Amino acid sequence: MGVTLKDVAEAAGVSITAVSKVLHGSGKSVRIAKETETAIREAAHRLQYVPNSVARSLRTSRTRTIGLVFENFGSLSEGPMYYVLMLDGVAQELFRNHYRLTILAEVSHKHVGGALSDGRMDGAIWCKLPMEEEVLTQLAQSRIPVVALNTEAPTNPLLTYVSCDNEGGARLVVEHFYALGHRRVLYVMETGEDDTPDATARLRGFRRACQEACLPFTEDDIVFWDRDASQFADWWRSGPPHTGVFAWNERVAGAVLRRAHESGVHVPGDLSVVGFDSTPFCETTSPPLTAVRQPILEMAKHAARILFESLDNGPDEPRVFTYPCTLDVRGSTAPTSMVRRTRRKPVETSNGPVLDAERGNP
Amino acid sequence: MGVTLKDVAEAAGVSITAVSKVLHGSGKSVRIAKETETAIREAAHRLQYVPNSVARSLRTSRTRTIGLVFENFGSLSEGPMYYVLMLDGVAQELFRNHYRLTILAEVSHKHVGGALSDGRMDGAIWCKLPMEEEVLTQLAQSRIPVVALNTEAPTNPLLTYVSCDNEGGARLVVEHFYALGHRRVLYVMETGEDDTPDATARLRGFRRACQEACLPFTEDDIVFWDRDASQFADWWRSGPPHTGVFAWNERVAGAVLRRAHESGVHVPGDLSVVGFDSTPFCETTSPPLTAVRQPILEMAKHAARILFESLDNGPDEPRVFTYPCTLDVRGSTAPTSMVRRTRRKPVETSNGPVLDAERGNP
DNA sequence: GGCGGTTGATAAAACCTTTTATCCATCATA
DNA sequence: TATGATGGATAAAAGGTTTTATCAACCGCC
Repeated sequence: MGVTLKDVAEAAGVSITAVSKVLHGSGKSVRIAKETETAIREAAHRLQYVPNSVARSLRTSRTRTIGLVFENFGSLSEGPMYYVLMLDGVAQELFRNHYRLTILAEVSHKHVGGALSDGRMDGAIWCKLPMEEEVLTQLAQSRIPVVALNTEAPTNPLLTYVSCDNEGGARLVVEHFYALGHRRVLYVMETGEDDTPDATARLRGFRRACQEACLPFTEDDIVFWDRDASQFADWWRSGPPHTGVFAWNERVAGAVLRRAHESGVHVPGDLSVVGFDSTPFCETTSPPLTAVRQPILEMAKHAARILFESLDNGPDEPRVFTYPCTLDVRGSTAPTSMVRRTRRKPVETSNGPVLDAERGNP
Repeated sequence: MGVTLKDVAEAAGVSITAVSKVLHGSGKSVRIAKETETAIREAAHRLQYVPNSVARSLRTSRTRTIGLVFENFGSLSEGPMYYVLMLDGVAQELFRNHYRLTILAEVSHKHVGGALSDGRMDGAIWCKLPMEEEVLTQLAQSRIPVVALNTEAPTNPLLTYVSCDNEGGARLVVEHFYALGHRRVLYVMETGEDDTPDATARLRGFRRACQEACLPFTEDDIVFWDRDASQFADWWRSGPPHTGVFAWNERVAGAVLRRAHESGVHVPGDLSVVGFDSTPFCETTSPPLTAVRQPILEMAKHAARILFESLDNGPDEPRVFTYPCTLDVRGSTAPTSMVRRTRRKPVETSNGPVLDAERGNP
């Protein structure tokens, strides 16, 4: 079917070895005269020779391909944005280094090793690797290097992890609120997501930071956002003492924003709102959403670079790289001192949040 | 390095052929006794044999891998949403059929053929293929089947295209506006995007549908949205006759929405807004955005299925599949007759859009 | 004339699998 | 006793590349 080295060799009247040497520079004891070289190049060009990379990979056992494994790929477009960002970052770094990218999904936990060891890729990056001990040990023994690209990492890793500090991110939020004068902040969790590692880390960070700042924080300061947001509405009607809301992710934060808008509550005039995951979406809300940024793109690129490293220099000890989160301050947060000045129109609902910057202040 | 057929064969005391037959069922003239089979399976399991798919591909010249080519992959997370949807749809269909997916980017137009013909994939889907004749002819002669997954298609194709009817989508918008009583609609274009095939098709559809409905539409009914939205602001201040706005894409539509909100103009009470590309984003605006839906996910899956077809039954004649667009009606559009009733608060800007449902009505 | 060094090139093995052709028993049938 | 199936298994080629080992020829030099 395709044109092979042999075809080019025959056309140029030389051996396969000579063609291989000229076209790909391989074999150090092989020397070729200038004229022969041009003849070979001419023939290759004329026949439109394209090297068969499958054959090459078989010989060299290198594919210059990295596998990207998605634990529930399910639907990339409906899942959280950071999947896209992980893919994006990894892809950019890979392509920059002339590596190819292949995507794996739904890799059975029973056959983790097999899926990665069939010779099709030189290394793998596992996005959102679950932390089951059994899977991890299997992966650690894999024939190819594997890097986990997560948002949280186990304390005692068997694999190399690139992750970020959700707990620290949540602390930033508390600090931000505190600096703006807020003393009671509501934490909005999403139903069904509360036992993920990320969610627990964020809540932990929030709780601890509140303690350290001597801010009151009890279980009553947590509200769950479910399908019809009924709990949230209940809270809203109760005339709560909170002047700020921290939503565990940016979608929920956006929903809070809309909800506030519909109820005639002005953000940030009457209520400050912060979300987690600073994505392009945060720029599109009104007001734009203050949110914690996980440097996913950078993390993804780093994961790729770690892989290059182990491919070049052999395997390394498992390490954990933890990136700090930062806070992208936008328009949805404001100092409590400005509240009365920026409040432009009367609150339409009778039970809107009570502005009480002093209560709870030690 | 890895365990091979040979290792298993030795461990089981049989030939390579026997192992291959048992483990992969190949070779019809090969027969194996029950006991031998169990011995082989046992050995394979004990040694944790994983077949080398590179070697298999070399032999069979099938990789069960499809390449997805992105004309400017650049940055998936910053580009338009439909890239993600294309990837998502293709991936879903591929995985469902146990194909693998590999992503190519920045394939040089000089070496289109080479990049696809190196044996690494059985077929390719090209997202947003540019319509340069030269590239197309090269692709058409490619050794592997190629399908173009576009939003617009050339009239006389050399390749098989899956695309959708942007022009028809724009017409839907005009019909929707007309049915709601709107008689003057502003078309908002984005600077620097106006000569893409999609943009021209949408504008063409809009213009023609206006003509057919005897609605006035001149060059004055087009406004460009640039970085600081100054043209749009100018239009706004001019006290225009339009009661509706059609933004060429959903991001611009979202920006219009925010702009209106900031100016105290109520949507849809005072102004109806429609966007192009009904994405999850449209659910997050307030009000939710009425938008034209291109069935990208379906199109992507279809493209994959076409590829399966040609891989199974050999190449087919080039065809063009054009999907109709639909309109997702959400909260940003309302009948003009309801305008005065739903307008709840006074317009704050002095030069807001004049509500003039009758003017221009034949 | 023998030896070492250099240039130019090739043969052949290896990578691992698939698959056809072949072989050897054994058993039944004419 | 040939003949022919049939069951059970293997040898070997092919697929396209990389790479080592080898070879032939030539030159210069002691």
